[in-house]
Amino acid sequence: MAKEITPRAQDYSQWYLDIVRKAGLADNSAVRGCMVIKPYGYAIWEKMRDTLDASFKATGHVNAYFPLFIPKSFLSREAEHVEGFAKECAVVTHHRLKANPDGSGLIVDPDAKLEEELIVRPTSETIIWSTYKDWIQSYRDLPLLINQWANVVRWEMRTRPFLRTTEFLWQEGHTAHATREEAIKETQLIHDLYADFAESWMSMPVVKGIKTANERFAGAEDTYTIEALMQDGRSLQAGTSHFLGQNFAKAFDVQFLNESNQQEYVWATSWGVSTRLVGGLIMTHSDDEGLVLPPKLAPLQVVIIPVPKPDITINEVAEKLMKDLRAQGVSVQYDTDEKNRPGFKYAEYEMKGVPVRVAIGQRDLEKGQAEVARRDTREKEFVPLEGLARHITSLLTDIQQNLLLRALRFRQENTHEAQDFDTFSSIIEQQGGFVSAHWDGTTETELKIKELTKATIRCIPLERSIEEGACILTGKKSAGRVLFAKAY
RNA sequence: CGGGAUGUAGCGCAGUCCGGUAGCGCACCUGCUUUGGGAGCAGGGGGUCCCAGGUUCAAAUCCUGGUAUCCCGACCA
Repeated sequence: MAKEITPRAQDYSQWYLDIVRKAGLADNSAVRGCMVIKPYGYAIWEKMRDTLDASFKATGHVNAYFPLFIPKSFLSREAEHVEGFAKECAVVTHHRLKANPDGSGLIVDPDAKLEEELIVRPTSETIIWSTYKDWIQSYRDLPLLINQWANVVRWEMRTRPFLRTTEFLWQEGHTAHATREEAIKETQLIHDLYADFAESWMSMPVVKGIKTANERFAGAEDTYTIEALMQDGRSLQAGTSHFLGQNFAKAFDVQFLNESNQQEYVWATSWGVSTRLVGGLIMTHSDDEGLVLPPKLAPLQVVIIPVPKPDITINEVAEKLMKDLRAQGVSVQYDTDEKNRPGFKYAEYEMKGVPVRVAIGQRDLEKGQAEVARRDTREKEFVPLEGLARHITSLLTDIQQNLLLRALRFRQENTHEAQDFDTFSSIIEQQGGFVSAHWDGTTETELKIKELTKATIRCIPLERSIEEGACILTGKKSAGRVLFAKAY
């Protein structure tokens, strides 16, 4: 059962919050639903950001930056889009404060009311497309492949650090293309890129699929998603890539002259991943000792701890090990702080998820060895000093793989097929996890199932076998199974 | 926005029912002793008890009104 993964899982929510706090990732801010990302938490995000950024650039994208404020009228240009976001927007109505006449602090100056309200961007499609209108004239201006790293604000009713915060950091790519096919190809390219990042860097296996009409991005024709299964059996939408068709081009009148001198609307995509990935990372791998980080994203990969405290000979061995590891591009730190004892440090670095810990004491040196502990399995072994750095670099690779395999195994064990509704709802309720089941393809049925079980269709997997069947709710014809789960 | 709970030291909490010197654990500072898995002892510093008003000789405690946060639900690409 998914929920028994950790002893504290009866209160999974508390377990997660504890890790976020104790590992030094984030604090709650005084401002509702926002958070303060602490340096260590930010370091993880920076590693993700740098990696993704390099991938975007390698595929021809460039970075730009667009305004934080969106005039209210922009938002209403695309009908579905406005409906999707209107309920969660922060709105700027005034541009000035003044002293309260009664002497008690500041009040909003009524004379400074804005002619048109400004919306703090919940996403930037509208402001970007109003800009693209001026940038695109001819087919020679296409494709336009732009990404921006930014913060956005969505005034959700319920927040959770990293997973859903009022303000969050993300990247949003917005591209314009001359043809439908090219735009779809772009959407898929990014979808693949996200999936690869999740698996190769985060060791977080994902299911690639397409959203149903009901779950689709507001204003998109198709939303491609990567869905990851968390340890408590809930699904996390980890990244989406949208094929926007010509919806935004039409709403913002973005046309170009094609090679035969005819006006055409451009084809668009948008795609994004956010600091939510940090939350996914925590919930995929962590255990009751704290954070567990895949080596590729760990701000610190190896820590060396002198036991019980530094001395000349231990320092010498540690310095050499650091030099060897750094030569291999491994980040390593030697903790010579004498205020804390080794046991304290062990617990501390485990809480922070440092993948490998090396302990060196006189007893070890006499035997020409060091104690090497891996965070993922918490196993310890003695390794000869000769070749220690090589051992550690291969151990890091091993941990990276092991985490992915472990998460994959977990997902396999928590993915079930259901043939009928009773089985379906009992799995959803009692075990959680993914449930693969037949669905008749209608939004009505999807909503009904959600109402009855709280499970939603996470995606229509791209890789699914063609298998005719009967919808678990209505018994109507189904072309294939879709993936259900409770979601974050 | 509905239901429930909570705001007391940096963090976690007791004290509130039954009004009477502001407490505990962790963290922090000083000293000594320790040191192979979160050290021990002794001493010390730190508080608008969420805010405003009311009752009272006296309010963390009682009353009224605000406000913030958390949990459950609703909401959420």
